[in-house]
Amino acid sequence: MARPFDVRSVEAKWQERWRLEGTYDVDNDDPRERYYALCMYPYPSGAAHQGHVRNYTFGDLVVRYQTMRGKAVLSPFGFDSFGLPAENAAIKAGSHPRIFTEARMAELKRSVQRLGAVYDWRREVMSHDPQYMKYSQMIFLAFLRAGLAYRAEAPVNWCPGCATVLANEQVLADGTCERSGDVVERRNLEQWFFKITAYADELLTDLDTLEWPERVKTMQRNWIGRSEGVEFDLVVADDPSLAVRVFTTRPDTGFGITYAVVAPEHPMLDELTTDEQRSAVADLVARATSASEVERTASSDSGVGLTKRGAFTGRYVVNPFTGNAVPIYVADYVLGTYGTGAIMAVPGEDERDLAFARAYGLPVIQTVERPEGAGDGAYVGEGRHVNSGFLDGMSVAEAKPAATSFLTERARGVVTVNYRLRDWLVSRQRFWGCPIPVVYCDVCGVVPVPEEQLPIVAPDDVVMDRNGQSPLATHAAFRDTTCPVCGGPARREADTMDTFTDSSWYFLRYTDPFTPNRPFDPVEAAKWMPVDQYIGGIEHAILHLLYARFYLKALVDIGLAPGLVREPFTRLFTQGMIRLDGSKMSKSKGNLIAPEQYFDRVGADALRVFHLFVGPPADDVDWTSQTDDVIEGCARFLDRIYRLALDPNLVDRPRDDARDRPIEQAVHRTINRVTADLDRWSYNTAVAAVMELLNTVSKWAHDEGVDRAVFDEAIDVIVRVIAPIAPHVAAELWEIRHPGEPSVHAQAWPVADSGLVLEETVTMVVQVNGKVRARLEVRVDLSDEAAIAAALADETVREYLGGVTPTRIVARAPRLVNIIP
RNA sequence: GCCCGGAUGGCGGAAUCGGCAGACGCGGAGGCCUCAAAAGCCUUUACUCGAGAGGGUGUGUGGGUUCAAGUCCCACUCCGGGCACCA
Repeated sequence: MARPFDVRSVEAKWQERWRLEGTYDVDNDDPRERYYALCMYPYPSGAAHQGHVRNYTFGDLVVRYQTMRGKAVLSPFGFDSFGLPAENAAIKAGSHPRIFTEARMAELKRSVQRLGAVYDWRREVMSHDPQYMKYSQMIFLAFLRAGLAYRAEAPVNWCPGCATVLANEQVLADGTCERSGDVVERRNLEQWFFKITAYADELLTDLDTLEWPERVKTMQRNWIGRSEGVEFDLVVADDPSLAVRVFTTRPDTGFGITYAVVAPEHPMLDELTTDEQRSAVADLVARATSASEVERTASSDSGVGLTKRGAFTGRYVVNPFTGNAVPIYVADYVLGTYGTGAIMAVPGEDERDLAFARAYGLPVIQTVERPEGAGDGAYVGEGRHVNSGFLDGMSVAEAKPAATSFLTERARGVVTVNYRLRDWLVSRQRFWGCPIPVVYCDVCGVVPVPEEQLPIVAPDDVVMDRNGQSPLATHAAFRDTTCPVCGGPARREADTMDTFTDSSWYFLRYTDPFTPNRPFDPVEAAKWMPVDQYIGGIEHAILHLLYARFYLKALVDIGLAPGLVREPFTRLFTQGMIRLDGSKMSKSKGNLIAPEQYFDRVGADALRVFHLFVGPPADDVDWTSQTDDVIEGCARFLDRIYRLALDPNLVDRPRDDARDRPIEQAVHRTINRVTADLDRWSYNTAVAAVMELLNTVSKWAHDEGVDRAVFDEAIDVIVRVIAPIAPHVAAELWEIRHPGEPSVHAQAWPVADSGLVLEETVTMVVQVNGKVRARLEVRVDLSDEAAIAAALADETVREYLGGVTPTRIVARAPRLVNIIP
């Protein structure tokens, strides 16, 4: 395509100017109303792909738009620069992850600058920066002091093929290693945890205060998984001094208990097992723990439908409701880590119990009456209780409290809330992450590294691979140290922190990146927090967003952020993914549509317009063979603006209300449409509205000639409203048309003249029996009566009525009249 | 299995409160300009019957509510995503 201006040089010129002038630098004492706009900080994977472009186009639009609305907008950028891909790449190439990471950061930075996205680069942060590490480690130590960080034994993922421990993210859904394809095993190791479960309830209830996509909130609610129920004792039949404590959310079904189950990890299992059953139980436990884990979760009919395995322990407990003795089983479908690690089994009203009962020939008792056609599966719905003694006839809602009080009085029952959420395992047996700042002393035990010794930075000459333990543990000079307390020999913690810890507080550092000796100044942070608009991918719906919420609450509570809000992100927007011909993006396919070539061919502005215009921002984008045509259409749109704005062939003429007022009205109505659309994240319709206005103004200018004042106003409005959308073209046109004036990006967002927005006449639709038969131009203040009169007077309408007197007329003046014959 | 989304022309999509379905763009067709092409500009473009005027049909399927349904209600089909033994 022949363009009316040199896109590459114009874009380069403005990018250079924004960068050199620090146009979007913002100070903490800026008197304007504040706005914090943030895109999730990226893992540096190299040059930007279209997903990045989409993300930063939305973010940049928000930044520029809110700036024009008169706000001081904080727009920072940084990198989530620790992580596995760089480490793996370095292992493969025999290099250092820092080299990879920093090269890729430079590439990505270049891409976002070529996109024309603007940031306050002075505030840039990187997780692998020793300064940033220092603060990450200070936060860890603060958590440790507050009891929010603790050590416990936990199963980790061990890949026999790679001879190393894997992060959870490296284990595929089928239980194999993403690199070698080997089946991952479970090994128990001492690990560090953050006590996120202490905040389970607040994390759940505060979701209600957030303007987030309902989908994301639902995912978090499910992940936290709050269940209210009762914990009570099932007393062992032949030994009343022993009892198995169980948790249930359905105490009302207690008359239907036909057996009990303990998890393979249950501490009382040994005690509960009789000698005759010992070997059967041992077999089951062996299968349920290590290797069988994969077998269990990888089976095609996963979930509730999984094959359940169990063994009889040889002993019985007493059902407190009936006094009957029921057998105790050990089974793999009961988890040691949830509730009490033991359950009462009610196969009549629980699917999993029913599947197990059927497999092992255990009795099934129904305790809730089923509606017609409920089938012979477990019934979990509402109904009257039956076979349930004193609960008979009650609904589920009535029976629950009744059964609960019974258990409270007779079986040491306690009302309990359980969460599915587990504490956050933060240890990683990896090199390219932030070292956990503690040492182990034979005399003093676990000793935190004194803050003045931070940051603990890993040495560069570490062998990163295939030794089966944390790379840092093999580096003697790093490992061997002295105890800060007693001065005796000690060894450093060799594990690094999960990289999600880095991304859990970076948005706080952005608010105050210059402060030394502490992660941030709470007073400065409070000036910007919370983030007004957070933008990122749906893939972070749970982990990152949950961890960051936890971090802020914890930081406030332990005194690092006194007085700060407890929720970091007020509004969240999750953009759709880019799909290539219907399939998910892969790296090689992604290269085919690399943004760089679009910057070269059509320019950043055209690509930005495309991403905004192609569909609702939250929807996925299908990148197809037609996409390049659409992108060229977007370039054409910008070219048409450019040509019209500077058209030397327009014919000037004096003002003529009949011809010019409709143009002014269109201009001002468009201001309102675009503003409303930008405010509600309807970017595709905002662009469409500007296209429509351009079509209107262009036709008017070419067909009717122009009144210069009307024309100039129309063009200036178009240029200003596209400033956040296509910032280079807008800046260029503004400069040409207003030499010497401040840039379009420093101009105020246009405000519509209400007198020009109001419509004087509208098209009224006249329906006969619900079908449109006539359209009449009428005044907006037309009364219903006048509308009916006008409708009935219309020639076409009379023909359709054929002289019949209408039985009913519905009038909604001035838009519609419907006549029913 | 459970929980969320979604389904509108050849394609991406619009219709903000139950009131003109298909804005805007891509693609297609025809034309202007040109020696010719590219670029640009103009017209047209849901389907269908009809020479035309004009008529009929139409928002995944089947019902319903309403003067009026893409929009609300019930049942279902298909597609996408999330969670998956959490008692």
